[in-house]
Amino acid sequence: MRLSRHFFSRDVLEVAPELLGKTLVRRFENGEILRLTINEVEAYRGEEDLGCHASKGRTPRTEVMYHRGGLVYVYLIYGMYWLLNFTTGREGIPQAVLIRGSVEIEGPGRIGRALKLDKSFYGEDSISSNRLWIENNKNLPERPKIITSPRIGIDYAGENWAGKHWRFVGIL
DNA sequence: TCGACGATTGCC
DNA sequence: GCAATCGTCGAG
Repeated sequence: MRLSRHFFSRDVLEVAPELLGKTLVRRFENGEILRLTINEVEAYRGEEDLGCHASKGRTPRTEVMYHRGGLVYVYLIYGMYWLLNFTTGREGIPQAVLIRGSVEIEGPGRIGRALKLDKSFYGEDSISSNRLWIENNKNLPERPKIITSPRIGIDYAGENWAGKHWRFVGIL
């Protein structure tokens, strides 16, 4: 069953760990379906979070994070990799969950490459999209064991924010 | 308009 | 250890 708007409309620190074990689904143009079991995510929470892109305020790139939950936020990193996020929370408060890894494919850049993401996915509504969404996974326990750690690659955000354990890894 | 830099990856 | 590669954003 596809995750609802309601699911994504909560605080990112609630939503992020609950995405562990869920199934990321990509339907390609030729009809082929790719399913990945999410096992690693990170939370990015508000303008005050110096590790969050929205700490720079509302810009063309961060705009979608200010919208309602359940939307796709993709961006190009190092000119090579499209990283995948889903917005969470309520209109006006910028939040997103970065999909860092899955059981089948590890690494945020590799996920984007496998899903053939590009800028056309920016703002896509995962609640109604026919090419990218997330489903519940009936074959896994509802409450998987979770390990937390600091988020990866945001040392520039300073100790206060880089030190927060907002990376969640599921032992599935 | 220009230049620095990045929520990464893979090869030397 | 470091290059690849380019969109974004702040400075000028």
